[in-house]
Amino acid sequence: MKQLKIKCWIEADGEKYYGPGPHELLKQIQKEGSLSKAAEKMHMSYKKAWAMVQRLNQFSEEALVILKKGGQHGGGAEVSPYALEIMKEYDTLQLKVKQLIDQEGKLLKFLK
Amino acid sequence: MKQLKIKCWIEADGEKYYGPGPHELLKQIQKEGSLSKAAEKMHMSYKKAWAMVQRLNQFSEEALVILKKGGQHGGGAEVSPYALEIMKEYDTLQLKVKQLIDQEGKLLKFLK
DNA sequence: AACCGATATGTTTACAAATACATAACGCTT
DNA sequence: AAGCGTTATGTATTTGTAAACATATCGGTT
Repeated sequence: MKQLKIKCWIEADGEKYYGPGPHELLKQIQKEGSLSKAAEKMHMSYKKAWAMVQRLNQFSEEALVILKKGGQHGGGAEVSPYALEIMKEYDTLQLKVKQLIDQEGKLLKFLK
Repeated sequence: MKQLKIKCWIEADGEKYYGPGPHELLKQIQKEGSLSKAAEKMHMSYKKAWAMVQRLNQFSEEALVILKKGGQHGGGAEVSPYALEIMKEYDTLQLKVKQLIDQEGKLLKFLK
């Protein structure tokens, strides 16, 4: 079974910072309200998830993730309204990419 | 400076075997007529290039690279006519992919 | 038969990335 | 002030990948 695959991401200063991984992380943060729980759900170490959030915030015009420590529930994480816009843009981009591979995949003889 | 990037490849049985790397390797083999020279040009170890060729041949209907050892010039490598077809298909696919990112990149607000 | 330049293959070493472990810091609640 | 759950950060360990090194193999030429 052969398959055509495509992946797209955003680079800032030659360094990739927004792609499938960070996109999924943002969705988990939105769902869990916690960076540590989001990392666990993705089977990713907390350190890696934390570093990912730093890059996301650093290279964006506005912060994508707001982290809070201490407080009632010990702290937490949430995605900013700006992040929601970006996530939506990335989703629609992925949709168009998927349409392309579905269309072009049929034309490739070496997929057989 | 932010940039939208995209990459496409072919997987066989969930394992990626044809992508930018192998594609470039085939072009170098075609130019050099030698696997070791092609690997050197790509700053890649001979072992890695050799393993890449094995995967390419294994997952393809017909062999993509013909390796010959011994003989007048010690041996050599060449791409098959079938490989030329695949390389051409991949080139046109990349072109269409590039057109997509050029088109969609303008619509993304978070590229600014 | 000896030589040559390329492929073929195994072993070792080096490096990078991810994880695991440990601990501190924070702020609300009680 | 003590406890809690989370973020924040440093260090050590593991893991996986790539390169480096060594050697064997092949087949034509001389």
